[in-house]
Amino acid sequence: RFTMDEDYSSAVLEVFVRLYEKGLIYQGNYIINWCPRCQTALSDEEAPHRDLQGNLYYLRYPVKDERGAYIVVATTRPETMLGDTAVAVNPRDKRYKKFVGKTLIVPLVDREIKVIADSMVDTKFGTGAVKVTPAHDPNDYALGKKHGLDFISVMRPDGRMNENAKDYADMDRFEAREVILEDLKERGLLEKAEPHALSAGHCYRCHTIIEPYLSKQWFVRMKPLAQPAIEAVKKGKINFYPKRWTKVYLNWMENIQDWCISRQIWWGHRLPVYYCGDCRADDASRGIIVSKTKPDSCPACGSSRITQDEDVLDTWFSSWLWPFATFYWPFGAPDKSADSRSKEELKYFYPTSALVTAPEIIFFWVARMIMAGFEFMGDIPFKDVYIHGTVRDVEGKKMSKSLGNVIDPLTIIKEYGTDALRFSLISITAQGQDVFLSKERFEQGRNFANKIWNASRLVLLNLKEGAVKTDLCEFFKKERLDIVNRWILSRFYSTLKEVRQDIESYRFNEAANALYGFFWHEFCDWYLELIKPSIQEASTQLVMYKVLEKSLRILHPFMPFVTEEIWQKMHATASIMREPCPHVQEQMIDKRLEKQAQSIFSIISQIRNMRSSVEIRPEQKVRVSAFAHSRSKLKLIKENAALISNLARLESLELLDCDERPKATISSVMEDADIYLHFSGLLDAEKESAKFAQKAAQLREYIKTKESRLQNKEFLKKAPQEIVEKETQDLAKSSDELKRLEKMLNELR
RNA sequence: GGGCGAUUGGCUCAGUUGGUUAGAGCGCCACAUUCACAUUGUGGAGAUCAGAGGUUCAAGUCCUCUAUCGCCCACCA
Repeated sequence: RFTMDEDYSSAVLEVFVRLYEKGLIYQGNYIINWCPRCQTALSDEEAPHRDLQGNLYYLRYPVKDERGAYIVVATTRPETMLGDTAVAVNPRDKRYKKFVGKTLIVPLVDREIKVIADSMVDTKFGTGAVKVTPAHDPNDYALGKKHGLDFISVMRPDGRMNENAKDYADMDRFEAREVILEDLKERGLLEKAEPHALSAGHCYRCHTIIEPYLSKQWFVRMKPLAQPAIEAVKKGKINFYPKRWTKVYLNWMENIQDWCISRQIWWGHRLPVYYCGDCRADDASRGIIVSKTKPDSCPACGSSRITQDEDVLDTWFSSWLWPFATFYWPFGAPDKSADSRSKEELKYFYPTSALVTAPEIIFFWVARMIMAGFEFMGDIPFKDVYIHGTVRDVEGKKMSKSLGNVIDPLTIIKEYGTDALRFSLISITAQGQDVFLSKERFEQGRNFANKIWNASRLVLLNLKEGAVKTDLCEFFKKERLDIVNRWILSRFYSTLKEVRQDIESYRFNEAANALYGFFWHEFCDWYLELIKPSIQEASTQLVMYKVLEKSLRILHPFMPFVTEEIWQKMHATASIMREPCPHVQEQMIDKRLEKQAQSIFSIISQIRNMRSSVEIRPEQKVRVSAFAHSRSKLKLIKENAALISNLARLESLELLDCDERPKATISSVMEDADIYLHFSGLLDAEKESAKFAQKAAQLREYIKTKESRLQNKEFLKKAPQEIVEKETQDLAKSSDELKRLEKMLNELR
């Protein structure tokens, strides 16, 4: 949808008229943010403050008819002095008591102004006397209204001085500032200039310094609209993720200012406001007609000299209707035959579940959609608001096209691939944290895509015709699978469960990383390597295929292209997009079995470690002896001897029946097994001892903490039972392991 | 002026309600290239979780203060 579509535009005008008739839209002369470059009014949100290093200038305003007497005022914008219509002091400020009510002369324009007293004046700032320019400053405007001062504008819309600035007319505002300072200095009226840090609004589009400018604009009265929107968030009908943005939202809403919605630009929805040429000739407040269509004549005087307001609406004045105006609210679909469908769709999609956006959009759009939602639909527009991080460059600056510090996504796509871009971005965006992006981050995504591709190739190349027709759950129920296949299924469904939970709780990076870890380090590194010798077996065929296929389906939202491509190769038909996300099969998750498999993998790793430490070449096969300290471990090793032999490249695996160190071996002590690797070289007893000594030291340290914890009566009393049990078991296991380590050390001596 | 975030191995960062010996990617060291993948594999080194205090049986995780960096808001004349 496009907000300039005819029906959408109609909704925008309808909203304007409704709010006007309700008294929530009004026209008025106020100080607004004016961009002299774009020559348009801006809302407060479109004029963000940036820090500036300026000067505070101290100017002398002579007292009329009192030779040599003057008041010093401080200002950062001396050029506005030409429009001064008062000087204000605090009524309690003793220094200035005698001046209140006196007349001063504004230098350079020789205007006579009064010294007024107002408690708004801060006695501590500057000199305690402030020049008042009601047409060029919001505070001064309020003072001007309160004290009935004149409003003298000294600038034209283009930021040049106007005829009220007399000698300075036609100068640019900043040029005028310099000349004015020179002239004041010449006359001895510039007392001093001090460096002064300040901040000023800047145009969001062109970064020009905003001029607070007195101008007739249209406004939305926000306070009444804000009320229900505040309530909804406070009551938890709408939730921000991460939660901390709630405070940002509420703070803004509770201090909300009226919204300037008219813009003097040429693109946008024109205001549905018409003026009668005749009424207005006598009275500017008459002859205003707010109507969706152009009236034939003025209802007040009957004149047909009607013209439409030239201004257009703030772009967000159309955007804030998005959640419902996209569904042909309130008039129904242009094609009336589709009208009932459009009504159903509005009902179905409003409110929607989640809005995902950037932090700076909270004020522009999120808050306003919520307000419009309540005002026009009587309900929230969405339940969750997920605020993602901002992408910053290495210096911490927000990446933006206008700053030119962007990494162009198209370049990344060319160099690393689309999936790489997508996956890497997801995986580094921890909940709502800003990301400092550099190109290297995309290598991980690219490598992962490559890994998925190659693993799929391996599976598909080895897949036999008709091997995968069976239903996995049925098969799992009937057949007795080996530990490796049961392990990968358990791990797959554990991962799936985790990924689903992560997505539901808006932890996308956790989901991506869980998938990455599973697919690469479990499916590829262990599972595919383990099954290679038995890849032709029917059960393995089915499991490896199903796990791959289901993995691709979960991976698809993260890496749509590579998964689709592989899917096509697998099925040659429908798109992977049509596939639902797999469901968790709890019956296949077996944590005990996962642990057992893990312990086999550690035996393999330990043997590899020993091989590496005595520099046995990879292709050379070795003899290994093992002693298991528990019956279950013995059984486990026995049953999986082939797997161990294969991945650790063993010539033989001998199971010992006493725990004595065989000759010419190096050893490794594990939780409940000792592993010995036979080798023909010289045993470097010192190196071997050092290894054990270090491990023993660590273990002693560990045991000490466990012991002291278990001796602590408070711990035993207050900690949950399961924690105490766990600690007890850990201590027993570690003590046993330490004993064996020490025995091993003794044997080496 | 107010609010928020960050501070964890050489670098970039995870770490959900406090509870196994704090993880990952990159980088580094050693070894490996017919056998899906060198955009790879195997093994390894590397962290007093910014500092101080506190709560708790138990703190990277909760509280207070401090330091450094960053962001947002503000009618800062």
